[in-house]
Amino acid sequence: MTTREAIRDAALRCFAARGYEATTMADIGAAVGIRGPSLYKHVASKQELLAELMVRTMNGLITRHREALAGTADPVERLRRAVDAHVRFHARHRVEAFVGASEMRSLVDPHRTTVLGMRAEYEKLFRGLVEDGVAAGRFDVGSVRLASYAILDLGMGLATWYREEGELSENEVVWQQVDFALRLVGAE
Amino acid sequence: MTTREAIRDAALRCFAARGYEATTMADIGAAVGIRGPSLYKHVASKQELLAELMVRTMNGLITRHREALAGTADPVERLRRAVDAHVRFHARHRVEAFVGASEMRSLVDPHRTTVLGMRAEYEKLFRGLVEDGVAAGRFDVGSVRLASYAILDLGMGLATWYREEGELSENEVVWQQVDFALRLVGAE
DNA sequence: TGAGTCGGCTAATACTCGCTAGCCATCGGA
DNA sequence: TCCGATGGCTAGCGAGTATTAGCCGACTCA
Repeated sequence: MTTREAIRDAALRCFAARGYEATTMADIGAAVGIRGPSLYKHVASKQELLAELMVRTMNGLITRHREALAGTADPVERLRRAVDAHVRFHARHRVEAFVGASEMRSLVDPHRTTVLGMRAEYEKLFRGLVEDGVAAGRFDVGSVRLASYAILDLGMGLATWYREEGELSENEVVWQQVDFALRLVGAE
Repeated sequence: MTTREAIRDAALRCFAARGYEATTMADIGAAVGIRGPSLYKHVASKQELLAELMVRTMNGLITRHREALAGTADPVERLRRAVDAHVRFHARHRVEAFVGASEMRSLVDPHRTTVLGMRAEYEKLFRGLVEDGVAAGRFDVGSVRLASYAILDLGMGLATWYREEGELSENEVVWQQVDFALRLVGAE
């Protein structure tokens, strides 16, 4: 692991634990064993660290989504796979997801606009999946928008309460949430 | 409205918009038309403001929950009413809910322990409702814990995306989410 | 009228933080 | 062996922060 990667990881943990504003460059430095000012040999600024973390997280999420859907046409199966990827990503990257959700406020332009755009795009992808299912007569929902928000919220909630060491395995949580999502849209 | 109430409201709006750490006492003062130091004639500290906001929010949530359940024995109807109260509270107090969810990190003891306890209590109430429904054979869920987290997350998500001026009325959103929750636990 | 309280103000205290400057040890390659 | 790059370090700048001290006008009430 390069020093730069170690710094990114340390920043992620600090931002998650204390928040972006409350985290000092000295904190991040201490987490990788160097002094605060030495960080500037590797990164341009604290803000750049946050931006990189958030863009990476959204990229990862969207990439997993695309991979999960590749080559599947059935609306129910597509939603199943999308929710699986969504929930699994939030289970495996809960710290990233937590920072992504809670530190939007601290992200300033131009990266702010970029990340907001990526989030909007991701939401639209889910809305499309629900719409397709409704159009095919496989789902039954009152509001497509509310249903897709609900599904997204299900997964994002993991960032708060999921723990790897918990009593439920990753697969148990993922499959259970996939089931919730399919029930929610009244699949079949 | 007393000055103290105006200050609490202003602090709430500032914390929601900029976050606790990024909000200065001067910001809060400006929002009520006085200077930062003058706030200390009405409140003890910035931390006390945050604590009061968070405790009030949790108190409100738990109170609405109790009121909603009073005098109802049927498990399905109890969950329906609890989710209605939960979602309605998050719709009507989305700013409070947003701060409550995102500023836990900035809350320090002793208030931190108090609020965490209240949250745990609230979660337990929902877990109990789901358990009762399962015990009565009215619900069908793989994991009581996951189902109650899912229901709670549904409502908390509103804090992020709900807007009073949106195309959907409060009742439409609430009823839709109640329906989602009941589907989720496989009611009937 | 005069004492006391209320609630504003400015000035100042005692930090803290992001970031820059500039120094120096180490080390790979010519 | 020397040279330049790399990546640490300390010192310090400039800006900003919560909070306190202490002043003063306005209002209440005896």
